[in-house]
Amino acid sequence: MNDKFFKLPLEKQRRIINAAYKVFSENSYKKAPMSEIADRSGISKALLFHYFTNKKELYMYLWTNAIDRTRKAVVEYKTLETDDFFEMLKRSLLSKCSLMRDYPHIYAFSLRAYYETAPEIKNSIQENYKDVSKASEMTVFEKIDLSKFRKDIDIKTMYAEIFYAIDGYMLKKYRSNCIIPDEIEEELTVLIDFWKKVYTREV
Amino acid sequence: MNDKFFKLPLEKQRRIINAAYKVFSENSYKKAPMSEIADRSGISKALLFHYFTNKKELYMYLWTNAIDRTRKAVVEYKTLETDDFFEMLKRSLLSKCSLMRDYPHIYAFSLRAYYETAPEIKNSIQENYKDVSKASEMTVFEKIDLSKFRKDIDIKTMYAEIFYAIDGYMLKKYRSNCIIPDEIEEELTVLIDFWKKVYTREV
DNA sequence: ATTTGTATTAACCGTTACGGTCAACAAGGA
DNA sequence: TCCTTGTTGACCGTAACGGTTAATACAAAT
Repeated sequence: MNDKFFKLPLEKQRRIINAAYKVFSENSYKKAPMSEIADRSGISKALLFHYFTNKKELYMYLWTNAIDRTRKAVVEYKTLETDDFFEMLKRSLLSKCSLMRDYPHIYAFSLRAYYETAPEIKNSIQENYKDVSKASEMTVFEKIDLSKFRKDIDIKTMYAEIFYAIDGYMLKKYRSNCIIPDEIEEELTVLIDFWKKVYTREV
Repeated sequence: MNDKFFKLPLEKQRRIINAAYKVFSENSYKKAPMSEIADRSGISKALLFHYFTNKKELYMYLWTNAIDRTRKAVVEYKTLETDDFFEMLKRSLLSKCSLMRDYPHIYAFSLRAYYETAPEIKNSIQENYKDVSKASEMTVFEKIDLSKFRKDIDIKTMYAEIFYAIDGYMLKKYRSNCIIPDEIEEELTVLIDFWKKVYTREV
């Protein structure tokens, strides 16, 4: 990893990172070509290798970068500082979309990275991620005020169902290659409001 | 396409087809190696090329085969012959799982094929699929008895939400590489029952 | 104007992977 | 023994890939 990369204009850094996120989110680690990343970011392959000594290093940088930013965004949007489940969902959505405005493919990349099987990186990946997701899931179930929900539904199932739906929604967006954060924010807000209405206890 | 392929023992045909479904569902068309398909199905690459004259032909065979079987399964399980939405969902689930027992990756393949961008096949793909999905979606909305639903929810949103969730669920299964139809059938049944309880009007 | 340092790349290298072919082999029946 | 049928290892030409290097362009310093 070359320090000069960080001395680049932020815009250029982002162009490179985003190209990499995209290529790595579309291909497995092994089949993601460095040349395509260079092309997409408008620099030569040689220069890319000047900034990152090799493929693995670039990949690992992307990974830690993704975790870092995700964590920061969660804090910034005070995602966990509420006991209302749907409010938490919305804040989480806002934080993700804000991240996506800068790094449209960071979410798809993280998902794919987590399940990556290439031996060279597999081990380095899973540990810290498990920490993050488990920790936040714990916090959710500790903090949430359960009295707001309808009594006759199973919270765990609801929780799972909602996250499946969000993933499915995002999947469709990625597959059809249209990542427009504003649109996503709006459509998912509709869904969250829908869930709130459905799952909240009548008063 | 060589007729001899169809004279093979069905078990062997299936082994080849499934290997192909798997490889094509994990890689883009361009990056899916014929050699890997041969290896996975336990035959030589030369023999694979003996049955299918080239990559494209194999791919297109898989595609039409997938559509055919899906359509047949829908009919076989009388998926559309009910006006109860959740019953329809269940039948659809059962038909998919039965298909998955024979062809575990046919679903993932179809999804990926639909969004495939390789120019050689792109055009041949989308037409007929659109027919299928649009047609069945129409039928759904025509046949379903809407009076069973809660009055205060938006049916279209519910419909979308449910399908997102199913896709998200399947995505997770595929990503974690554990396609066990029995398990899927059970877990999705739980989800469908959950939805039925939530979205059905109290009487 | 010349040197020095730095950002950037075209061209290259060795290796591997790929789609596809072909000559040969194995085995069974006539 | 000869044919037929199923099957493959070895091969071919090409393209792609990760990574390197020598050379360029360019600006700042002398």
